[in-house]
Amino acid sequence: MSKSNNVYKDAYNRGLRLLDETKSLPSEPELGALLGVSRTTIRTILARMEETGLITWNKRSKTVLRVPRPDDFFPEEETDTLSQIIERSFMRRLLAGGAEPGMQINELELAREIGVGTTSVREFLIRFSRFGLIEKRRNSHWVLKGFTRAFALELTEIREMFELRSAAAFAALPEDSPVWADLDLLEDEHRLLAREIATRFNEFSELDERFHRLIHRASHNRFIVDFYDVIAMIFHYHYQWNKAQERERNEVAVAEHLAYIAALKSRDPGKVDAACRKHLKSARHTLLTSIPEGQQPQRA
Amino acid sequence: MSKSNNVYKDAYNRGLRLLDETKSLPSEPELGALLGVSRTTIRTILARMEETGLITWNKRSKTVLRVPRPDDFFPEEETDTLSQIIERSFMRRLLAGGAEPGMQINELELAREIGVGTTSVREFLIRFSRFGLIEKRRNSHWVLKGFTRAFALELTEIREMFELRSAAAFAALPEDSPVWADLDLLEDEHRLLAREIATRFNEFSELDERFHRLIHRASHNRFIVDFYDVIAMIFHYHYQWNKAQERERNEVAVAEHLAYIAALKSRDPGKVDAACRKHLKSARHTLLTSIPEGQQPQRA
DNA sequence: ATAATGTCTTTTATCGTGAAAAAACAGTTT
DNA sequence: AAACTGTTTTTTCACGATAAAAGACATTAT
Repeated sequence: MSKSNNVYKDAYNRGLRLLDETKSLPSEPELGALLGVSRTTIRTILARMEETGLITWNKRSKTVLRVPRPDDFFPEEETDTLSQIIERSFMRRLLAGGAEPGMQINELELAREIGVGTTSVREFLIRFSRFGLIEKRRNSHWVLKGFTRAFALELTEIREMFELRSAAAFAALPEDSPVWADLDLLEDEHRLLAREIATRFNEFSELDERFHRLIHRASHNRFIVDFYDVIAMIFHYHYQWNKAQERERNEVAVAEHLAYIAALKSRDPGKVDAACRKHLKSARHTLLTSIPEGQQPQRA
Repeated sequence: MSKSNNVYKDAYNRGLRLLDETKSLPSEPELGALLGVSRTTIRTILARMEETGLITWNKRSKTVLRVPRPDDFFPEEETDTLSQIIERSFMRRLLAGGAEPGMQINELELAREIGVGTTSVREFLIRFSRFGLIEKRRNSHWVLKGFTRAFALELTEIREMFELRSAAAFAALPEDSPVWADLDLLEDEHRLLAREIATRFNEFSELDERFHRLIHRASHNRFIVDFYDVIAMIFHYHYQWNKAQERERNEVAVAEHLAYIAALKSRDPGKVDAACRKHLKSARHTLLTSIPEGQQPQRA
């Protein structure tokens, strides 16, 4: 099987959406830049679009013949990266319960179960290890440290340290920095979401991530920025499995964000610190209450 | 070639040193625990020891016949892990100059140059990426961010944040914690080294690492503990290439450590903070002055 | 002359394979 | 029966091979 063509399929799907808007497509390099793939992939896409009668293609002219139908798209699941597939599979096992701290992780078994090669699983585990949930025994298996209360506490400790520092750096940014415009846009989105929170509460987590990443970026420190990946990963998966009081939680968080944004705009260090602390405190509380108690890490 | 037997060779060499001390070797499981390898490897080792006339081996009896000679040992370079080999090779290129920020890293070329498979190089790069010196372009090459002044500043910023916190946590540890005994031992080693600094100054970096790791461990936070890997890596390689005023630097650092240790033992938060800050300041200064100026990161 | 397209080359992503090493199981010895 | 040794099975580590995707070079169109 060697390598799936998910890059092509995903780009193709995204390319279909362009057909709604124009009567003719731009040049190959331009399309490549637009979809974030190489010309090689673009040409494969164009070839198929021609084949399925979506466009005519002759050198520079790429005329749209018809609007894409739902069945023109490749199925969603065929557009996923292998590492996304492995990650999802792995996280499901991890969060589905029965994953006790101290448990061994078997590369071969994982690979067989997911139906992929061991190399991909190995690479995934190496990449994943920086999240601090697993650990490698030299020349031997991986050990699951587990999504425990201790993990959550250690994670939030760093998060709070980093975010307080980033928020302070943010507030100290000069007036003419482009981040203030970004912040204004995010503020608008927050207000909109707040108004329609009853129906759109599940859109919060995406907004949450963008907001916090913007703040962390103000630190101008790659270690701080990168650390947000850990937080994002945890939030992403954990809240997929813990929907309790999601609406209420998010409603509170949106309000806290708005207060936080106001504090940042005031550029008053004291206010920023207070608003940031308040939000982080409730975020920690939310995370901690959602962790099943009693899971205690095993002795090594 | 598939897989080198470096685990066996390294364990064999370490096993040879046991022959100096005893007239007969312990049981297979015991040897395995001692050398940190499986029984399978132990049996391979014993088989060779018998073959080369070092011991007689019959079931439980493993009698030492003679003391090992220098040529009984496997050559040092055959005992290295593949990832150690790749790491060394990669760091040499990175520090040897000509490695401009923004430069592309080619897996295939690296693999060919080092004479290993691409898989091993890929895995190394993934593992190495957490140090923040390289970055992956999705579906494409890696980009070297480079060992720049910015890197050093970002690194030290986090280091200072983490170490101040760890030092405070350390000082707050109860009297009966075993760390105080560890600290006493380290203090003795520091005093010894201080006395013979003129000749043994190059032994400092190993002691330095042990000292700081002990402190970081007091944080009880895996992210803080793990971050010391980044620092250790940088120090390890960077100082191999920058020996300027090594003796003076280390002499100063030993003195600062002793003051730092005294502060910890006083358990006075103010003193700890001051001593820690002083040492971190000079550590940062040392690192910064050793970075060649003018290396500016490229635009993305 | 610039920027596109057409073609060819190189690199990355992934798998299957096989040896090294670990782990599990079975049989012995004290 | 506890702990060892002998044997077999499983897993990890590393490679070469191959399709997907990127990138480089040559050619053509505006």
